[in-house]
Amino acid sequence: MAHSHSHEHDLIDLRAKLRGKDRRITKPREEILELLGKEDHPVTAKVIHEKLSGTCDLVTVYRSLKLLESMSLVKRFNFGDNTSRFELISSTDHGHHHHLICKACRTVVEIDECFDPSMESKIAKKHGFQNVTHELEFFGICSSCQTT
Amino acid sequence: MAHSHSHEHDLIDLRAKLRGKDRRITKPREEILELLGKEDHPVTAKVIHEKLSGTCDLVTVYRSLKLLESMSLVKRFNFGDNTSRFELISSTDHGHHHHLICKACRTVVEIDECFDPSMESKIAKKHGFQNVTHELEFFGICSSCQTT
DNA sequence: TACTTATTGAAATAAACTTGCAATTAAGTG
DNA sequence: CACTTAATTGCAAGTTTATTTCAATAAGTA
Repeated sequence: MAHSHSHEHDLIDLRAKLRGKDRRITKPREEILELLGKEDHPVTAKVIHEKLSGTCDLVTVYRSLKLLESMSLVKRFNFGDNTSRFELISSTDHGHHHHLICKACRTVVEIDECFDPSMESKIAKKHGFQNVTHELEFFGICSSCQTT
Repeated sequence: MAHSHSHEHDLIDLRAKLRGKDRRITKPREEILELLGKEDHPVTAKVIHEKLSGTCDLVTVYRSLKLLESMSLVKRFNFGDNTSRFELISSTDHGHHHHLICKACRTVVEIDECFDPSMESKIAKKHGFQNVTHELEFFGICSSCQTT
């Protein structure tokens, strides 16, 4: 959901969020944000590192992603294979959307639909929880992988 | 959601599913199923191994869980910490239910509610996918961890 | 420019999980 | 029941993902 026009904005966002916080704007952080801006689906730290092809260490990718996540610039997803994937948080959906993943070829489709938000508040109230959010992913077999 | 009365049934199920498949009913498999029958929430392979206290190797726990999962006797969950958790699939909900996890203390609450199933078929149709399922987990701060 | 300290790279470590292989054992057969 | 065969286990070693430590580097500031 992140598209080519938002790069500038993300970097401005980065600068704004880092300012006056004993944090620094560094090349790796900018490059990772820029790269994520060009991706259509969540990518792993490893893939980011490969695409950055040697401009920085994999450790720095992990550290930067953690920082960007804590600053709400990037969102972490979990597709059930015990590997985190990261996506730029777009201004339109504030990072809240879901995915449909092919169990065979791991193709990913972005999904806009979500269920009635009242369900979340109902659950929060029922169990005395605060700040309730949810993670929702769909899994299935895509048209190319269907045998019949 | 798995309770004490279902043990017998699960073992019968195990025997039935293994029969005539070049597979064997072994002590570790039975013990893991029995243990999961007593748990109220998904547990990690490591915890299962600890609770079995030396009756079998951790490797065997991983292998057994994979087998039990493939036989639809056990379901794998993902709470976002890059570690699989396993739960016995109960006959009542066929393993389909969700969890509410405290982001602070990792307490888990089982959730029965789910959204309108038509959403799933709608998504399947829209993107040409088959056998679409979903994974949904809620995260928040439980009453004991709320600061205010 | 020089100073302060956040950040990086490199190597080591940790945690979850998998694989290879010899030893074991479940289950069918005589 | 003993015998045979192949699935399963245990152990050691190997992968993969992610974190930690610490000296070297570089960002922001005076």
